[in-house]
Parts: sequence; structure tokens; C-alpha cells
Amino acid sequence: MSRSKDTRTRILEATQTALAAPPHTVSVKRVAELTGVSRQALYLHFASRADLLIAAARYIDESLDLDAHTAPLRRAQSAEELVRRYAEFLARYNPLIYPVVRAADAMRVGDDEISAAWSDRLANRRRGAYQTARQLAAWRRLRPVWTPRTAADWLTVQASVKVWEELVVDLGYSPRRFVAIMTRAATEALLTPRP
Amino acid sequence: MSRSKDTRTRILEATQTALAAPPHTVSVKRVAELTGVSRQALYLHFASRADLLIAAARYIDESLDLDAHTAPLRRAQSAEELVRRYAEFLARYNPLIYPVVRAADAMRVGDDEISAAWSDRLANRRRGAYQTARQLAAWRRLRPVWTPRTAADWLTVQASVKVWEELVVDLGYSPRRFVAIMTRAATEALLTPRP
DNA sequence: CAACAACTTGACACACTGTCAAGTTGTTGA
DNA sequence: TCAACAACTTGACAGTGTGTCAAGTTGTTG
Repeated sequence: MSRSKDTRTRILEATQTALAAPPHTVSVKRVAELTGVSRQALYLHFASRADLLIAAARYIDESLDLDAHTAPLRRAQSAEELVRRYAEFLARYNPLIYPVVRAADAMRVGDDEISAAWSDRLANRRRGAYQTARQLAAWRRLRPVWTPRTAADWLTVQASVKVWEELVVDLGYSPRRFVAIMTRAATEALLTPRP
Repeated sequence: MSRSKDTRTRILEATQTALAAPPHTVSVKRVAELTGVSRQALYLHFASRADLLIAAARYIDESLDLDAHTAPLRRAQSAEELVRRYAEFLARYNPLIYPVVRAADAMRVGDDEISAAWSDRLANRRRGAYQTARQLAAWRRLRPVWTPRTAADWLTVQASVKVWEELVVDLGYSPRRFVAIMTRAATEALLTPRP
């Protein structure tokens, strides 16, 4: 075991909290200070600043227990309920990952390492959307203009942190109104009228 | 008049072309080299790198002739046609502004100047979306769950460069399929069935 | 207690931003 | 025609950031 227990974890948590507060950017030096270790210690755990941001994003995903957050989706009894719970999940989850994901997104251009990690995240999101779309199709509530695949792709994009950011951060929507508008849009776009 | 005519414009164009090619990032030095001018000349025209990016975004918007691009929208004869032309406009316009807008978005965190310019752009986009939503309402084709205002906000987000990016750049959608999925989603989400 | 891993200290090369001062060179108006 | 001016160049500098290296320190463990 290490001297102070799990320095790596403390670094990742410091990264997260640093990005969550103004000015919402981090240098390696700043993270080191916040963690209470030397700057070089960071490079013992992470190959680069990019690697740190990737690890921070991954760490957040793992520590947030995505399964627990998405559990309500799997208990939905109707198409309407599923769509609403999907929006509620986004309203709950996105603010938690937003700072780190934003930092990674800003940095991914021209960085192959981050780009690859980004693709991973996207693929995950797409899988989740596909599950939802298939469930809607199984219930025969998907409008005929959609296939599960295209519906899933559309949902994937709607579930993007950037969509959440634009509504909540830039346009000032409250979580409540975010859920309302997303539920409305997805319900109308995807679902056949109630049988 | 200046020595070589309009160095400022040449700088802005160099910025644009530099961002359009890998690695899709620019330093002040690089832009100066591409323009064929000294690095300091840049600081005679722009206060900072942030200022340069803002100006580049503005310049693109102006030189692209937004009015001409959106003209088809104003000639639409039906709600379906309007929605489709909106999607076609996005498919045409977004790739042109994408590189510069992405760079500005990546930089806006923690930069008040860029944040303000960003808000301007967003407000413009919102106005355009509001016009479209009002037209749909005037035609009595907006689903009753929407008000022109909420429909406009939703459209604003759908018109975001980030939504286009995720579909076309990240998910690999062709312009054709982009138009198809966006038209489908917006038609179903917003429009009452054909009278 | 020796060996090892985790960590520190301090230095370095390199790139980038932004500023300053002193020069050069076209243009223009008196 | 020439003096003044604006646009631009050259070269230097401070400051910040990343990433690397080498040599040390200090807990832990077999």
C-alpha cells in the first residue's frame, strides 16, 4: 500500500473539485497544490495532463454508480414513463460530470489520446440510448418513421452534455424546465400517441 | 489605407483556414506565419488571442452572408418545408463555421470576453429559431404542447453546432442523413399532423 | 536492516502569451 | 519636396504552462 492512502484517488478528486469551481480550468500545478503533493507526483500517476483528464472522467463515471442512476429507467412501466425518467436521469447526472467532461471536450481537438477516450464515452452513451429505443420499439410505441437505430442515435445526441449545457447553463433553464422540455420533445418526436 | 491592403482581413482568413486543417488549433505565432506578417502585427489588430478568435467568428458570420443562406427558409410554403429547409440550412452552414466556433467554445471557459461574444451568438441563433417557431404557430401547425417560446428554445439547441458536430463528426452521419434525422425529429416533435 | 516504492526538491528545455522599445518603410498632406 | 504619420518589423523580456531528469528522503515490508 502507499504512504498516504491512495494518492491517485485524491488527485482525481482534487481535479474534479477544481474543475467544478471557477475558473473551471486546471493546470497540473494547481491540481498538485490542491491535492497536497508535489507536481512531479502527478507525473508518477498520470502520463500527461490529457491522461489526467481522461482518468478523472473515467473515475467520475465509476464513482457515480451509473447503474444506480439508471435503475429507474429499467423500472419504467410505460413509454411515457421511460422517456420522462430518461430526461430526469440526464438532469441529475449531467451536472455531476459536466465540469470534467467539458474540460476533456475542450482539449480533445488535436489530442489522439483524449479523442479515443471520448469515442469510448460516446459509444457507451449510444448503447444506453439503444437500449431505451429498443424498449420503446418492443412496446410498439416507436413512431413508424423511426428505427430503433435512428431513434437511438437521435437520443444519443439529445443525451449529450452539450445539449444539457446549452439549455441549463447558457439558456438558464432550471432542472425542472430541462426535464419538461426534453420529455416533451422526446415524447412527441418518438412516441406514437397513447393507445 | 494600409500598406498591404487590409492586413486585418488576411489575418482573420488565415485564422479560419488554419483552424479548418489539422491540428485544428492555432497559436498566435502560427497565424502570423500563415498571414505572412510578424507576430507583433497581430497584436496591433487584436488585443489578445481570445479577441482574435472572437473577431474570426464574427468575420465568418458576416462574410458568409447569413441572409442568403436563410433565404430559402423565408420562402417555405408549408410547415414541413420550413422544417426541412431549416435542417438543410444547418447542414450547409455548420461545417463552414464549425472550426472557428469550436475553438471559441473550447476557450470560452474562464474568459469573460469570449463568454460575452458567445452569448451574442446564442441570442442570434435564438432569434432565428423564434422566427421559425412563430411561423409554425401562425400556420397553426405547432403542437399544442408547445408555445412559440419553448419551441424556439428547443430549436435553438437543435441548431447548435455541437449537435451537428456530434452527429456528423462523431457519429459519422453524412449531410444527407443529418438532414433526414433532424427533419424527422423536428417534424414529429413540433408539428401537428398534416391537415 | 536492507531493499523497495512513493514521494520530494530543484533544475532544465521548450512552447506559448502578452508587452515594450527602437527601428524601418510606405503614404499623404502642407 | 519633405515632415509627419501609420503600419509594420525586429528583438528582447517576463511570466506561465508542460513535460523530463537526476538526486535525494522517508515510510513499509520481507
